[in-house]
Amino acid sequence: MSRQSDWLKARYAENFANAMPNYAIRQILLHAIEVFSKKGFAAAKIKDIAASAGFSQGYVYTYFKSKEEIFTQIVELAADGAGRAVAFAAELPGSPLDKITWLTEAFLAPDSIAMQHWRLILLQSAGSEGAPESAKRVSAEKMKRPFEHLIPIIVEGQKAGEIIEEDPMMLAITYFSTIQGLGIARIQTVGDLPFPSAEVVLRFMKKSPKGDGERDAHF
Amino acid sequence: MSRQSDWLKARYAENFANAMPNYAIRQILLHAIEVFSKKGFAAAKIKDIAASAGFSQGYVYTYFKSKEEIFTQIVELAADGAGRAVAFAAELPGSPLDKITWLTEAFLAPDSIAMQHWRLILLQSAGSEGAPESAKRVSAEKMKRPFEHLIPIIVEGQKAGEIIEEDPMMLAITYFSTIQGLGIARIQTVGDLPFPSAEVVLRFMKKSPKGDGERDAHF
DNA sequence: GTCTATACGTTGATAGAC
DNA sequence: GTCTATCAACGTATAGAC
Repeated sequence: MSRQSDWLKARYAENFANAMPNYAIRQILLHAIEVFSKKGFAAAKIKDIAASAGFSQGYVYTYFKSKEEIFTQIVELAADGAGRAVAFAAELPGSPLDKITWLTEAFLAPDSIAMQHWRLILLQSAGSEGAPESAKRVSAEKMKRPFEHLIPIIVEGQKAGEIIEEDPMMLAITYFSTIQGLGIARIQTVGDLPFPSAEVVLRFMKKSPKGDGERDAHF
Repeated sequence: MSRQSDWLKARYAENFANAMPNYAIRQILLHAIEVFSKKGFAAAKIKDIAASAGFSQGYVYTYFKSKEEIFTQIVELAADGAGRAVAFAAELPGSPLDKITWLTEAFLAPDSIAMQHWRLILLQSAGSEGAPESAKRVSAEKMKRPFEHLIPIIVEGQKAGEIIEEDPMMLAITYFSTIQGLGIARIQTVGDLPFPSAEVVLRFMKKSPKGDGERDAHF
């Protein structure tokens, strides 16, 4: 259903395994990502993470000094992952809009790891959770990457006449905000509410929407 | 700068004062909205709320049985507020797109109470915070209102040829997701990053973007 | 390598003083 | 009407057993 999502997952797992040679550490971090991204820093208990990873509560502290340390590491991993996804999109063949479309589909996939990452990064860089300072710093720093990679694509797209000629930074902010909003809606969505395609999501920055099936636009 | 925002604030304050005759209760709830919407349920401490409202920690329990009760009440207030904002927009004069534009500007105002509400409602309906069940129920129930009011506007807009002919529910979900994403970005934004205008935000559902200054669309 | 037991701090909630 | 003192529950982090 989503080759983008699969690619990201494979890439992510690969990078993850390389960076984290120890099995227990991998397990813990992996499940911590899930728990933290769902509950936020304060609500997530070490016991939850440990249980989810299949360990006892105390065992976690064999490898990690504190809850804060786990969270900060995860945020860093997440920020790197999100940055890499955008960087990869930038180097794909095709038009600028094709690249952004790929990226969008990767983000919007139902089980998207990229999305989980994004949620994590933003959950605390916000301070909108009682997140630790260290995590905020790491995130604020690494958050620049996705923008640095996306903005050139946008500029390219503007030159090619595919994207409207507004401030690229503003467009990038709008893009990531939308992605994030949809990601959050995804979690909330219990059932099977209709979700927008990448095509609809990207209309806000697309220059001339002719050819997408509009009828009697000026009857 | 934003008459929409002012209107909402006035309306909200009015309704709030009517519903909450007691000064201390008003103070506590008012500050609880701020603290909860910034930190989330688990990270927000009763002490924070009390201090912010100018009371001692214990005093809060003169009026409220529990932290959960405060949160649930706030979520209810927030959901009502958001619902009313959309309902009001629905009854404005002007084209459907005018109405949605008004609503969008109200949401996106820098100090928007509507936005604060929205964040609150969604923060927990998600379960994406360790929010209490009671709050989730209330929110899931009241969340329907904004959609019920927005969807007819969208349908109207489609009939008028202003809005693309996609599933109105999907468009509504996309709309609110975008609004929410931008609202979150707002908090994070320390400085003065460029933010999209309502016009840009609504392009994704607007039918024919001719007349918004596009040059050489088909050279 | 993994678990159990426990110490210590924090916080939600109560009771009683002023 | 508001605060201080305090209890009980919980969660983080540690120490030591298997």
